[in-house]
Amino acid sequence: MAAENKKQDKREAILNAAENLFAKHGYDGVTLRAIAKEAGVDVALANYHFGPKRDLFDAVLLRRAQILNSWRLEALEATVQKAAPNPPEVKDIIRAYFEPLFKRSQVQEPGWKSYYALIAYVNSSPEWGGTLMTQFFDPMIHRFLAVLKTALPGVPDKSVYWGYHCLSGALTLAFAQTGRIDHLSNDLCKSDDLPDACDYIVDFVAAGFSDMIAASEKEAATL
Amino acid sequence: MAAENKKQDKREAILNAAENLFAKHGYDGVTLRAIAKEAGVDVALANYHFGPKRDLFDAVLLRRAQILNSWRLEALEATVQKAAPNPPEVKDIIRAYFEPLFKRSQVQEPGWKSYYALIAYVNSSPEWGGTLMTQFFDPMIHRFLAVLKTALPGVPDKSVYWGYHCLSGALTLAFAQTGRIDHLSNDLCKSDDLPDACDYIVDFVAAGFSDMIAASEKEAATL
DNA sequence: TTACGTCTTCAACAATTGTTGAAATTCTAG
DNA sequence: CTAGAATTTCAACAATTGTTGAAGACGTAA
Repeated sequence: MAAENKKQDKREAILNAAENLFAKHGYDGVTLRAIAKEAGVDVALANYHFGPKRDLFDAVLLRRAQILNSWRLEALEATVQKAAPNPPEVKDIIRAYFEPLFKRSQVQEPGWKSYYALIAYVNSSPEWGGTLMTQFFDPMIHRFLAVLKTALPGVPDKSVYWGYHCLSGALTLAFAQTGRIDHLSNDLCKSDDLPDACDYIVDFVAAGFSDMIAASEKEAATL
Repeated sequence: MAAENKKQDKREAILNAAENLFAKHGYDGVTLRAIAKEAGVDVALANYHFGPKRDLFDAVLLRRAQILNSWRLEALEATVQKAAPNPPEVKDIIRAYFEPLFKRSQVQEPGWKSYYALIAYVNSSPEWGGTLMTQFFDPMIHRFLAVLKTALPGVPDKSVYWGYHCLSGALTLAFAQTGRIDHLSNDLCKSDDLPDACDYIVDFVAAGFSDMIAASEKEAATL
């Protein structure tokens, strides 16, 4: 099995180096030579394995996307089944969305952390946020939103979508791990302590959604 | 006064072009030649007015930062005074933080929209998020957090800071205007309708903070 | 070993990058 | 109007960019 690894050694090394550097400096901030140097290979090898630079970028994104989607769908369906035939609690749905990202042992590896930062870069980029995220994550997210709606009867769709926008923004900024919250809070909060961030974000976001139920009941009462 | 404008015409044109392009493609995705072309001037002129590329980037950020800070501090102090001697309501504080960004007539100009997208880029960049945001916006934000804490008695600081992180993430993603929410919601929500986004985000975020009070009272009761 | 297909490196390309010094133009004060 | 300063353009630089074709090294099966 060491031989099996050896065979695709350099290919993986290129993906790892690209993942790390793209996450830190963005697509245009990274040269193929920088990637090759970090991976310990020649410049031309990246092109041999992945074609042009842009295709390497896509390959990096794709590598972990499916894994992530399956983890989260798994957690979501488990939550649905546990509560059946009733809809799950809002907070349990939110938890199923967040915890697979942060609470598995694997995701503490630097590779996953880089990948998360890369997702943050892509999701908040006007150039790619609208298209690439859709391409890789939409089916999972639509399932999530569908379940969420069952837990939010009477809440207008528009509120749910903007709520998801808030959720996604909070998650994206956590992914970015910029160190800004560290500064602001005098190191009370650490932006690279993702499991800790997860707990607080889940509570905050769940409250935002739960409040919609109260608001829509109030709305209905006034009619 | 037209002459007064004429004098700094090209300088401003360079700032506008740089703002627009940096917001769309990031720092490394933009060349000085692209900026010069969009501004209708020679490449060398950018260097003459602003020095190296990096300094031009800072100049773009700085131009509107002070204006923004003063608008928001003004709204915040008005909210504080109105409620005095009691602390303001959580939702009113959140409103004071968001509405100056979206509800003034000026900020519907494309220039401001580009600036917001640029802030989104900076804030979610691991390279600059930790330092540049601190440099330009920290005093205003610390004042905001101080007022927020008066409205959240008994809530642990850590919850407040992570709550601010969620708020900032939601705001940042709205700033980015990636069009993603449009896709997800079948155009029910439009990511470039910032005033609309503002209303929903304010409600969502205010609920997240308000829930902390209930949670901390519950916590206290069990001790 | 031999031969062959895959993987990797080497060397070089045309294009583009940020920056600069000198020339040309415009503005302004006397 | 004129001299001098500020602004703007022109032309060119060395360095770096993504990409490519040929040459070399490697693994594998006969």
